[in-house]
Amino acid sequence: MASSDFARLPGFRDFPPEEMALRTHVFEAWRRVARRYGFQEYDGPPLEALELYVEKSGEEIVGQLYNFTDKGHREVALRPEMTPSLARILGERSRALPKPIRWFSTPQLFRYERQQRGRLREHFQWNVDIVGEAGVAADAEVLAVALDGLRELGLGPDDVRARVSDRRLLAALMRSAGVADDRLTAAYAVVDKVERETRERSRGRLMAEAGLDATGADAILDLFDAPGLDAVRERFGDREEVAEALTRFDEYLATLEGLGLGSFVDFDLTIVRGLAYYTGIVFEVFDARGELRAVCGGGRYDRLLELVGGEPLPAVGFGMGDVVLTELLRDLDRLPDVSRSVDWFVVVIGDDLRPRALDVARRLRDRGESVAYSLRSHAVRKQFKAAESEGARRVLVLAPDEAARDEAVVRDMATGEERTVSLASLDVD
RNA sequence: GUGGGCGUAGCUCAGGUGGUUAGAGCGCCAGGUUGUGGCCCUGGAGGUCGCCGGUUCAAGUCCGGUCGCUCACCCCA
Repeated sequence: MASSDFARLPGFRDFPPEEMALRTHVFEAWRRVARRYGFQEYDGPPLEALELYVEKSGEEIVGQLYNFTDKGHREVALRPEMTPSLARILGERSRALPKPIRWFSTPQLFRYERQQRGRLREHFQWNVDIVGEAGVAADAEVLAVALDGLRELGLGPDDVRARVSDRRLLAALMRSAGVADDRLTAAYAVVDKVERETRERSRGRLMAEAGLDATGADAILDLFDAPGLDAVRERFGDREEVAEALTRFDEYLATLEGLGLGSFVDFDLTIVRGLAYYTGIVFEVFDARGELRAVCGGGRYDRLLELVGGEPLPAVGFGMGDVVLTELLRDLDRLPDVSRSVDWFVVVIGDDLRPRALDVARRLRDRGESVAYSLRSHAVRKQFKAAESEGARRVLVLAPDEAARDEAVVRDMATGEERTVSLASLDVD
């Protein structure tokens, strides 16, 4: 069973009807919310030139690219993320678009890496971006879309938490502690792991890799021990660069509060994000119990469009993957019932009535209702069993006596109640 | 990429110390007289025991390799 020559490729999924229904459930929630915020849907090609990702996405992604040489000797890669494609698409037409540009997409993305829970070689990701607006209101709006997307799927602040930070604030703090500009990236890498490593190890790395002295390293690490904006303000607030970042961050949080989503948000300096192109506020959304990988991540990337040769436009956005999200919904029992169902099942008693059954089915379908019936001549008992397994809500029984009077019996399959209706009324009621 | 666990019907699993045509439940298909579903009864299909090789008179059972799944690390679309 497991290893036929036609087995699924590792890390790829099939979507039989039950799985497809869940995927559709999630996609439809994403689309409803994006449109509610005035975003338009777009898409791009799943295969792109390899160089679109090299140097722009960061080591992490490039090392896991699903890439190969095509028959035209081009170096290509299945898209690992949507943002570079978005940047390229906008590079060609952003000048003609009214700003801010609010676009969303639900691409299937790929990576070549050994799979594990919550991480396959393929997934779908809700990408939402605002391009052409540098103010924090755009940052807040984008996070609000993500959180409302989760709310739309039945998740609340007790289920998911948004952890937010700002690379400019972190950079200001690092510089205040003595990190040189060309060591900032190295310092970010240490901060990114501060939760998973011992303080001693982080301290050593800050000194060795970020070039801090012992005092500077401790000053930074102390911030993670006493998390919160107040601690930052108290210790580094007198630095102009830090104060500026704090003011911006206050406004960001106030905006989220105004949108009624403040209860989802925690300030967390350890959120850095792996992608190289982030330049400002960054965030990740996790399940509140902390059992799964990040459900969603995003932030501001003001330089990317320029990097791929477009108009220099500020931008902010996020990606939310379907794999972890669906796992979380399953864990919390928030997935909908996706068993099959049909509005009507037509039961025919006697082959003479089959033509009339076809007519009844056609008329119900013209009204937009779903109708099924046995494709072969079967005993009535058998037809009812078929109606049951189709999940029919009502069965319409075409029987000789009633049909002679242009009537039929309608049985409600949940209650078992039956009533007689005139066939002519099917077109009107 | 590194390490641990696991691979027997579509699903959940049985198959002491190697020994005749490999089993169960559920599901699926057919039937139980074309005027009524859920329960029930009967019958059936479906497995080269993940794959390859080795030991043996004999391997689902033992050994090696390999592939797949899974967990952790790495890392985090």
